[in-house]
Amino acid sequence: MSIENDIKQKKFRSAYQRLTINIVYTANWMLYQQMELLREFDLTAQQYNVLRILRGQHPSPMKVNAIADRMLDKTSNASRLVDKLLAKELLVRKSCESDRRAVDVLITGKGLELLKEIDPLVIDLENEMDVITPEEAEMVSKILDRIRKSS
Amino acid sequence: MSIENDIKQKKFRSAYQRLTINIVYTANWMLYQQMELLREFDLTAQQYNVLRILRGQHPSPMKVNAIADRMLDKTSNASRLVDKLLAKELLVRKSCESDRRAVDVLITGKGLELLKEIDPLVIDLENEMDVITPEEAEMVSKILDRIRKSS
DNA sequence: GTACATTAAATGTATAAACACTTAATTTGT
DNA sequence: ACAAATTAAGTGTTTATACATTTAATGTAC
Repeated sequence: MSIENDIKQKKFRSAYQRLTINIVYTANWMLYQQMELLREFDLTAQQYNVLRILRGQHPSPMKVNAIADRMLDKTSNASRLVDKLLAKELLVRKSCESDRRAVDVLITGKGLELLKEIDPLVIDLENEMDVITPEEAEMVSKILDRIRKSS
Repeated sequence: MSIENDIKQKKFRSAYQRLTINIVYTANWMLYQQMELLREFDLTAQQYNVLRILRGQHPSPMKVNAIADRMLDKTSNASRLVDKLLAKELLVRKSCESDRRAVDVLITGKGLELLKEIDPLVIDLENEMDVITPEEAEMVSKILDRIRKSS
């Protein structure tokens, strides 16, 4: 379905406006699909994002602000997300010796196992994108990078 | 800046994963810019979206569920957004005669003027995208449409 | 070494989102 | 015409988000 049909807007003032709206709409569409998937694992998209970031560094721990830096949504509160995941025992938190303001956060075995369980489902979801070629995907990624570079 | 640098992730498992993450990240980036712009007008991105939708139909009124249909974020509560905009006198609400369950919502002159004030700023923001050509923008829009069509 | 600024993380608080549920009006089936 | 189903909008409630502020530790200038 074209973006015009999806949001029932007949015309856009420019290709740039159409693309702006299309990117936001498509991101919401993707997040919604992911959310539905994650719901059965009792995780929000943001919590899942934090877990994936921690896995990326495993077995090294990460500081809370390093996690925040890597999050897709920079405005979210990493500290409270860590709290939630700690309560679920998906990560551990221990104060850092070299800098006692900082906290080292490390994904647990339970966290890694949960991600392993979710992985194939997320991969399936991503691969539904095979209506476009990997080359097209790379090309779009590069264009998005250029757009963000602009400012 | 490439998405790898922005979220400090060294590698992705596929072009599809990279694009998925890039779309979500770019949408957040765009929404954040728009939010900053809208803040001085005391509007949230969602409220602005509702106003634009109403302007698109003006001078015809719209039902609340028709507004919800056209919103970029389908999960948001159109009824409460209408409430907020009503309190600011940016729209009016009157019960529909032909179907007394429904409500007709119409943007006011004040609402139209506010949008007119915001327009040039939003256009400027969109046009920062001119690091890509309009043809590239159209091409990416078409690819995004294909991705959503997949499921 | 002390004062001042900076940084890391957590917290307080107001607002908004998510989701189920309610209320009221209209349709539909018989 | 009546009961059941559907639809439109609104509401209640829990959770999450946004933003400012706080607390504590570290860094820096003098």
